[in-house]
Amino acid sequence: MIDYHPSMKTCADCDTCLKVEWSELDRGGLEQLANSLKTFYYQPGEAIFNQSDAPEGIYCIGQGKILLCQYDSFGNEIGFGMAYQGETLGWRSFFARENHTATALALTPCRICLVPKSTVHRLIRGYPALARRFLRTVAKDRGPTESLLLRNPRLPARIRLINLLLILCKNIYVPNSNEELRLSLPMNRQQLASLIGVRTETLSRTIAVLHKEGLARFHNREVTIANHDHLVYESSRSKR
Amino acid sequence: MIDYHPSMKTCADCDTCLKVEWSELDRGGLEQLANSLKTFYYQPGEAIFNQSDAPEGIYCIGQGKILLCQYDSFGNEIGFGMAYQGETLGWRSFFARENHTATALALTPCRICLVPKSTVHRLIRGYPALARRFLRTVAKDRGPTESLLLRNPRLPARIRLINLLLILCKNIYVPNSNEELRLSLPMNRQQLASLIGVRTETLSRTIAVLHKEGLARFHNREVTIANHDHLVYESSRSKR
DNA sequence: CCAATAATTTGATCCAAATCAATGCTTTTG
DNA sequence: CAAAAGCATTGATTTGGATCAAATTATTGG
Repeated sequence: MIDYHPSMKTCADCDTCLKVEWSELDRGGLEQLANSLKTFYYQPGEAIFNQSDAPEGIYCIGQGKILLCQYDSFGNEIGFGMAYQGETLGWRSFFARENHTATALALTPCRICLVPKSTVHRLIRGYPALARRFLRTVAKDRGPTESLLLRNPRLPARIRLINLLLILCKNIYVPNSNEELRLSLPMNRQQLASLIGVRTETLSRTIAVLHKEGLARFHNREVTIANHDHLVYESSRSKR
Repeated sequence: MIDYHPSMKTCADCDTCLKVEWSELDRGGLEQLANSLKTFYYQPGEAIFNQSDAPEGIYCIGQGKILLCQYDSFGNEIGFGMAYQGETLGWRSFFARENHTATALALTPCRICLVPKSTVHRLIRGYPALARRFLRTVAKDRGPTESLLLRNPRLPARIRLINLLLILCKNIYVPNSNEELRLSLPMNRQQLASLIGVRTETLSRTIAVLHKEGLARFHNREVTIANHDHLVYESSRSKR
């Protein structure tokens, strides 16, 4: 259920959004942005947008973690990426002028601002630097690269899980790689399994393997990584 | 080996390039383009650019077919996409301001124009419409979507091969879906296998299966597809 | 055109992950 | 707070694709 808070209509309250692509705007542009923004709140499991929906604009994640997924013909959820606080969302289908090819699911409670498409169009035309900045965002998208690490059928499930852990680690600050690392998984086993393209049973067994090897200890949604470098090393020496 | 032909320095000789993103330019912009263009010819197997190279600019495929691939730590080639005549190449790393994360290999004899980075930068700044057009190109990239069809570990090799054939079909004109379709594969079995993430032996056996089923007949690099709709149907009813 | 070499297919076996089935844990919720 | 429901793990078995080995078919070079 979508909860609309008119009180949160200005970007001044939302420092995150100012740090992303919109930082290319001047005072006038930011005002247009703030005046047209709509802020929504989502609970875990709610969709920000759905596969085959027409894009409504560009979303800006003020708070929360998001899973990008598709549904196959049997209704199975297939995760293929994540998005975090301080990132923009929904630009691919918006700029491609196509309907969404993915669903964006809130994994944690989220605060998300929608910049309506009319505003984005106006700003993109009025501020060439904004277009160039988005060009960089879209080009920098690490989805395709990650997919080779997470969904490559030639890599064993163990390596794919290690790669997923490493990618999730990248999104939390690591003060000292020698000390133990705690990671709070924002998703259930089904979603975790779908990200690396295995069944939940296989994920369970693979988790048990990493546990026995002392590489990572899973307890419910908490993961403790004894040594980050060990994981990196294991990932690199995958068999042909 | 790269063969430089100074005689082919104007875009007037190359109608393809005018049909892509550069069509947003006016006479002045096209002149800048033509004056800085460098045309190169490649033989099958030659690299247009290599993984970890710094981008030199944006490439424009005047003629030929290209394989985008990565090399793993064992030197195995892993194909993950293709590019065709009339498409631009190398924009991802260029706009992301990163070194190339992929290698582009000529599969057929290719004529390719390089627009040097200084020119691209100047044109992108001088022609905001060009930036917006590239934004659309980058966003429209079907790589990530295709990867879910071709490299999804949850799909059996047979379905992945069917999906690859369907994608290759999209790039040739299909006058009548009822009549027999001929497809000339521009690559060897190793490359074909790497695109769907299987070994060549498995590819051979899967080809034999499609043959027995009457879905597709392979003979060397020629494929005959009896009925395109049958392939589409088979692709859609993949098991969970 | 034929030998040499490389690419591809076929055969036999093995193994990682899927599947099917049952049990143990967490959350819900009445 | 306990029963129910959903989620997660473990066990037994099957299977699709990998692997290793050998045969066959293309391609290349003399």
